[in-house]
Amino acid sequence: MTTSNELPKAYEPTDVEPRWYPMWLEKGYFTADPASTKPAFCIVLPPPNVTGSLHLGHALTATIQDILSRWKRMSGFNVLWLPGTDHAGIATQMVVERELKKTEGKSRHELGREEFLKRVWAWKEKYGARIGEQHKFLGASLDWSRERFTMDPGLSEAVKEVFIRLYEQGLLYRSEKLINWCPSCLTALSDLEVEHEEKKGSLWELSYPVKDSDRKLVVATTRPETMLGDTAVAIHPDDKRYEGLAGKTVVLPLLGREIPIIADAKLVSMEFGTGVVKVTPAHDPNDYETGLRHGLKQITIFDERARVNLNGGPYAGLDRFAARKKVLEDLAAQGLLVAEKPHALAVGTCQRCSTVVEPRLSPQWFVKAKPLADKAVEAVQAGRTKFVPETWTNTFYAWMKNIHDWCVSRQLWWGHQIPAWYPVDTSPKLDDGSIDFSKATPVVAREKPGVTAENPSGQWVQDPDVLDTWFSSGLWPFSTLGWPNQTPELKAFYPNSVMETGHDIIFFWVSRMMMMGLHFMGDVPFRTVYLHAMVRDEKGEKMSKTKGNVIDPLDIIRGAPKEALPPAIKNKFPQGMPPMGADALRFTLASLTQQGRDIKLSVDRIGGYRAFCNKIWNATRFAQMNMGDFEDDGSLFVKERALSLADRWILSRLNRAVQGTQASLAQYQFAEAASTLYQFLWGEFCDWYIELAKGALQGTDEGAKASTRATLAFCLDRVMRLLHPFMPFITEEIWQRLPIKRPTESICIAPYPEEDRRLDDPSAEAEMKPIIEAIEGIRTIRGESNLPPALKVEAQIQTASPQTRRDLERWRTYLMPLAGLQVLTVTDLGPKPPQAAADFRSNMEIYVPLAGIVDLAEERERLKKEIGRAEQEMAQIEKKFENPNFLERAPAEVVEKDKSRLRELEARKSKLGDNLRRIADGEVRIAPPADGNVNLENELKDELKGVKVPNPDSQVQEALAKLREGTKEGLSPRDHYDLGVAYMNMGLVDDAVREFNRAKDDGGTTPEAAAEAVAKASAPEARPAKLVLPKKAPAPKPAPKPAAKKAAKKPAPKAKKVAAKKAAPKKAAKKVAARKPAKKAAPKKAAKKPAAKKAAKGKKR
RNA sequence: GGGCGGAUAGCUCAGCGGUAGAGCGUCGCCCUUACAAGGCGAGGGUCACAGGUUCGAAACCUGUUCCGCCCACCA
Repeated sequence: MTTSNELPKAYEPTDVEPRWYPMWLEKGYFTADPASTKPAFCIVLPPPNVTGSLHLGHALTATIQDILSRWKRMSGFNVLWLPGTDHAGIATQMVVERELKKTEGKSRHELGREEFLKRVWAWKEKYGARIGEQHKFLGASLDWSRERFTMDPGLSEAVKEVFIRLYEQGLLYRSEKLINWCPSCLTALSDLEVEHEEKKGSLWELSYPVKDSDRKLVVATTRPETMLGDTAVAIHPDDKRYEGLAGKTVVLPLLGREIPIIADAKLVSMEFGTGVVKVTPAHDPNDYETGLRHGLKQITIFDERARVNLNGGPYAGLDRFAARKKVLEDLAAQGLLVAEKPHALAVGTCQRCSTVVEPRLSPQWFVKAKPLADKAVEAVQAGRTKFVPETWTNTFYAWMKNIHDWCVSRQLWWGHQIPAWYPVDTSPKLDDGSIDFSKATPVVAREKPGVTAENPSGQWVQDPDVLDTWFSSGLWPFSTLGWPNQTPELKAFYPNSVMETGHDIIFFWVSRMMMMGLHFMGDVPFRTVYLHAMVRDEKGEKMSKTKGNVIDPLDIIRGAPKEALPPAIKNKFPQGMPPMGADALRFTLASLTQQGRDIKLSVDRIGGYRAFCNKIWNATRFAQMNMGDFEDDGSLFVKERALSLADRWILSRLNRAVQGTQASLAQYQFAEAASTLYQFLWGEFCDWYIELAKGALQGTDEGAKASTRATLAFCLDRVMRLLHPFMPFITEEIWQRLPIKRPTESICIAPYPEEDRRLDDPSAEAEMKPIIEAIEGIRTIRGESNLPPALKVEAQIQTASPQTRRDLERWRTYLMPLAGLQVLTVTDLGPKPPQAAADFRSNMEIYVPLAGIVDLAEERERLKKEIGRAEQEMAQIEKKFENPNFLERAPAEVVEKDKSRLRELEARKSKLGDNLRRIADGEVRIAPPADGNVNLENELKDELKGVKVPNPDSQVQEALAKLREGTKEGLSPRDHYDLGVAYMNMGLVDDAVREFNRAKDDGGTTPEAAAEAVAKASAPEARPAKLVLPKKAPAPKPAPKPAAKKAAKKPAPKAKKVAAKKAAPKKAAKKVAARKPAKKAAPKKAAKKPAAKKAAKGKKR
């Protein structure tokens, strides 16, 4: 597994990712052991439709569940993540039917049930494997040895058992009721399978003559054609307009039937329409109920395809919409169409085929949902199952508390056929001699019954209907574990630990699992339901085939040519989709999973995390290139290894990252965990630690080298493990290559990092702070002045804090390379360098002399801007202080915090102002000695106590090195002077100046002599010539096209550039730049005065 | 009709009582031997609107406007 050869420079997911899954499988890491003594953790994969293909929503499901599974597995759990597929009754049947029509031009009826089912099975065999493949590409750590399919023999057994037990318990029954019927799919649908679409329609007013009277009742209806099935008209009992009409009859137009006028307060609202409602019990749910209340006849006027039947008299044979047109025409001709008003209404459509659903009276099987739902609600209320995010709890309650009986029979062929049998001998027959299922009485049984008294021939016909596909899905948490058999798996893994799925199927699936699980297992099916958001495209639109924005996860993982991409995103990728890798896709999905918010997936974002992979890869490359003969002896803690500050710091930060990741995962905060890891790896490990480590790795101190190598290896080991659940492939690849002692042969089963107190190091973090701040301060100055990175400059840091001075001195080896310094001077507060750019952070004053390097005008502008900012913030705080209530009522620490912040700002502002003046005037000001302030003397004496005197010249470097490492070797005051001279001779100006100052402070020389020496050392002539570089001229402004710009940049040799800088006129540009901030500054100053405050208010920054 | 989310930088989103944040994109300087899929720096915000609570509101409350989703048998 381990390959010692060097890593390629760029990370190629397609080279790395395919290597690992087969190995993981072969080793059986994902195979759960029901006999294990470890604590169990179980998730069952929401089974995708067997003939489907995974989309990004599935990828999100797989990612989250894999993160949980891998995390738990590494944390010592016996993990079962169980894969499977759903037969998806109606969806699959339709797919195969469509295919059959296309390829053979046949309908399923022409083929016959048996032959058709063979085709579906063949289809399933052919395409079912694709889902497995996609999951493997995603890295999903599923236990394939336990893969299930809802129509496996075992699961079918469970379905049958459940059906029969429910029937026996009176919780399942057969009845003729008004159900949702799809006239195109020719099957019943449950309420949930009907989608409501707001459509523009009309409200027609039809006139019905009252029998034996001149009066006419005007009814309002959105479906005039159903008048053919009217069996009453209804008015409100309190409606004065129609007083006395109840009990009379009207003559139904067109058909001439006489129907009663009834009074019904429930059906009729006086305010709506005309206050008169036509009642069609066989074709409208409200009318159906009304009909039951009043004992009305139910006249069915449509056949199964929603064509008018013989009850429709002259309209028989017409489609429902044609019938509507004709009915309206005929009514209009008779003057009975009173009005047509526009009216918006919600039309129920078939979830599968979008055909308008027709309410239809038909015998179906129903599950009595209420008793089951009540138990489920109780369980959630008792906290036995928790919803995450919590907000879904109420959604769940709302639906469960108002649940209707569940129509579970479907007039389909693909699915679990209902275990009910009709006696051939005694069942009523249709004209063609077949059994009339609508009138016959079935026997529910596990197997076909034999000869009975009622059916002496022993011939039985099974109910041709199949069960709703969600019926079997509802059993998934236990049917997959072997129920009704009492298997070890069932014992070990029920209840499941977590159910993780999209919130769109909370009713379809989650609630059914809750009901079935509680009823048949006596316990909730899972302890936690984590409901993730929906994945949408970049515009926030639902992914759908018709919109052409469905992306195959494999196309992102492996890349895809332009032609293969969906139309909606094709044009974004003229070169096709580059391979992003599963790790990048997974990390993106995890990063965007914010609880309760839909995910708008942008491909750019994936690219960003692909870059992150590359970053990790190259950090590893760096480590590998610098490991030398490092061998992990596990001594990071065992021996007293002398860790450097950077080592201690990064280990402390690592521990924070471990804590953060663990905490976030425990709360299902995947985005937060991902962000913690990203920030640590890139923002701390790569940006700071690796940079800081370079010194030690390239130096000659073998001890420092060893500790740095050990720290590098340690961090990479831990952070790869930490990251593994999110990015399984790259972490395995890197982990295998690290020169560490691996506790396991794969990272999949390596222990997940846990908080380690020994790594916490607050003092290291505190010590690093000024170093980082100083580097950032100098970088800011450099950036603002556009100094090229290669140009080394000098910097002076002044601080009143002896501690900070010590730290900065001690770690100047960190500071100098990272800040691009040639010279660094650290002193107490004192004379400020003239003509220097400045930055003030915490307790530090950072100066970078820029005279002769750049034009200082820009620096002046920057200072003004900074002053403006400080003033603005000060104004805000001052305003608070003007409010007496604030001082009285706000907590003391808040007030104190603001006060100290204000002091800070004031100091900052005055320092900025001072420096601005120095630059503006070219004035060299010697700051007066800080009265009674700390001086270096005792500090130095302390530090240099008993120091042995080295002689200048050759020994200076060595002595210096020791000094910097804090070695307690002494120098006498006079030696400092000598050292200073030596430094000067060597051209180390800052060191010379410092030594002269120390000599003076310690009485090693007279102040006059020291001052002279300092002046000499600081003189421009003493500076190394290469420091002096003319400021680069601003680039010619009419910007060329980016490509041209870049090309033009490259060949320009340095000398030429410099010459150009000199020649270019820059004054004009500068002036323009100078004006802008000046304008800004003016109102800010005014803002300090109370009167002007209001005007300035509102704008915060 | 009922319910649930959302509205914060150009984009995607964190923050959920005490100095407005990140990533991407933009701009500037750089191919500095881990990484140009990169480094360093900068700019960018009446936190949808209006009230209220509070010493203090992006955050809490009320209302409004948009956007999204779910549920619903008002003809």
